[in-house]
Amino acid sequence: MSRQDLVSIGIHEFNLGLTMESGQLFHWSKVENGYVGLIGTTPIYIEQQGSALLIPKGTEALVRHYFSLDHDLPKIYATFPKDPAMEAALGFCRGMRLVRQPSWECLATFITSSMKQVKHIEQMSAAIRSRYGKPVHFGDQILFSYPEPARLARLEERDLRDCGLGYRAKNLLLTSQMVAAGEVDLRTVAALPDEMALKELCRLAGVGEKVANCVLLFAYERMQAFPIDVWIERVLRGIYFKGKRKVTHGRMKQFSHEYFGPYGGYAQQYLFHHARRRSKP
DNA sequence: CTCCAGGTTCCGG
DNA sequence: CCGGAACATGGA
Repeated sequence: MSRQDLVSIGIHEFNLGLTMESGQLFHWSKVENGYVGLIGTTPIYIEQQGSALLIPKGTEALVRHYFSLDHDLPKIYATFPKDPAMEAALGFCRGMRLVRQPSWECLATFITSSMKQVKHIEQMSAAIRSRYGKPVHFGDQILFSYPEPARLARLEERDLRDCGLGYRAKNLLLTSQMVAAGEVDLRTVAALPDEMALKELCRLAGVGEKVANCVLLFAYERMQAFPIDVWIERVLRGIYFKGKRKVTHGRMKQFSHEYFGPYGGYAQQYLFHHARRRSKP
């Protein structure tokens, strides 16, 4: 890949760095002035230059779709509640977009995410890809696609534990087998309404409400999905339920759904990233 | 060494 | 519906 093979496309209201570091994606590597990684099986170098993006020729449509450059952010921001915490998160995260990830790699990666720091999730993803994914040559380096369900389905639990998954190994193995066997069809999920899609995903091993919501949000364009993890729970308890005792999970769920509106997923992602970035500079 | 991380599952009130 | 405990691993 040489500079001549790159083209520049115009963008509006997009911050690549924020989006890459936001905890949605776990396989991109930072290089020079940009990032290298795969969109599905297509190798990509991407670099932001102000209001333009430098990307490989021929990947324009793919990149626009993956990074949801069609999302109308001003319209989305207009639906955010007007409170100090939300304003602060918006001020910090403006331009961050929810990505449209391939459903399987999003699902599989978030199964491995439970009780793990982002850094660890990246390490597990890299191990799984390099051992069981398909090599894709890109310039002088080799990238690895995320292995298909059928590939992981015929591994031993031991193999995945060797990738650092711990108890998550059994969950990923079982889920791979269920998906490979067609017991849950990830394409069919796309056609289901939110509640049914959530229930369908929760049939998979190691997939509870939080992981399912992440998949709905980061792979199925369900922008109302509101994953509640330890960070968001902290924000809700510390700001929106400040001083209240007995704040149950059910109550937080109900509040989030009502308070953050039709683009609650965007609000959630902004609150998440802001909280995480300000506790650890 | 201790603490905690983008949770899920199972079990007893 | 709710709270607790077990479950592995590695970085801070």
